Amino acid sequence: MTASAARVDARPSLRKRVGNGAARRIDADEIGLDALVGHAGYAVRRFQIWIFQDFIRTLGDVDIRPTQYSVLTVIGANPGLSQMAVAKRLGIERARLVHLLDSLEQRKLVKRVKSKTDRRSHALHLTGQGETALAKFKRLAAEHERHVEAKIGKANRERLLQILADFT
Amino acid sequence: MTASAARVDARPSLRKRVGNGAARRIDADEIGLDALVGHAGYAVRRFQIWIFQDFIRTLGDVDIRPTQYSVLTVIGANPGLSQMAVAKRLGIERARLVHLLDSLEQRKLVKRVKSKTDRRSHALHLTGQGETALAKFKRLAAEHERHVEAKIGKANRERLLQILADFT
DNA sequence: TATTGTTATACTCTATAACTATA
DNA sequence: TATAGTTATAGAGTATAACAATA
Repeated sequence: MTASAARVDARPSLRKRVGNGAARRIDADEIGLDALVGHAGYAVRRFQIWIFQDFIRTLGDVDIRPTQYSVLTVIGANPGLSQMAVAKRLGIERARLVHLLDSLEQRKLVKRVKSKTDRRSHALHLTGQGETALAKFKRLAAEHERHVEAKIGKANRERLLQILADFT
Repeated sequence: MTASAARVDARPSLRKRVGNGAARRIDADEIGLDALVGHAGYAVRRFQIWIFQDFIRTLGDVDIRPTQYSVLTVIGANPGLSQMAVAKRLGIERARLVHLLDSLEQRKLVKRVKSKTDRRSHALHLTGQGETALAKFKRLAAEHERHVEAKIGKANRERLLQILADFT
């Protein structure tokens, strides 16, 4: 099934051959997606990119990206967690979490404390500065969330959260 | 991310201090996500990762990844498109599309044809082999889509596609 | 001057493997 | 032996900038 919807609006245009060599301007969304329209993954990926871009923009002044925010939030809510615990909970590779924490520790938002019960592991805590900063990040993240709501609608956003509740 | 997250029962456990130094085993999902549960972006990202992993696994035998599939599908449905047109339609950087097409052209799935109307640009077409291969890829992608349906439910998948219809 | 395809660089993220110090 | 943290590498993917050929 070819989904070649010929809509008309002011989108980026391209040259298209018509008949024997003539060219006319066509809209980018005249290009049919064909089978892609039936794939949830395609729409989900495009949506995820939009969300992350808005998040990064909204928290641009404080220079916090989605993954950093998720790490800070989980440590803030569960002080003393090990790196393995955070990595597993958020689905981050433990090797990658090392670098994320290096950066957050340099910024004095997080501290690694030697665990007394297992000397291989670190207990992760927010610094005082980290607590204050996270409160601000959360306010900005809530602002971002309102952008999402404005984009897809309040009811749709809530339905989406319900549908995807298992993926947390 | 955890490619083998579909494991049953064997949830990763961690040590947690209780009272004055004692430790008990806790499940990773005892760790609270706090503010993250209210963020659509978090669930969408986790879901998107799950979908891509299933897609990559399901099309593993033919070695086709989601982006390659989207490029092939759009070229197949719109023969003669320029690289710029494909890049803009799918939200891929044109510099990145160059490498994607290099790979697909080496595999004899796609061919670049010099455009006669604009000698700067290439008209993209599937090869005969590419047409045959894409038909197979689409069958496998449909199988993947049934996995998605099994994961979140038929009605939820359809609702999701409706909610995200603008992000295509 | 602007655009198409290309090359190049840098940074993020994912996926591994191996090393160390502990357990 | 196994695990926690670390280091290293390779490959996707994203974001830019610059260049040659062409419009």
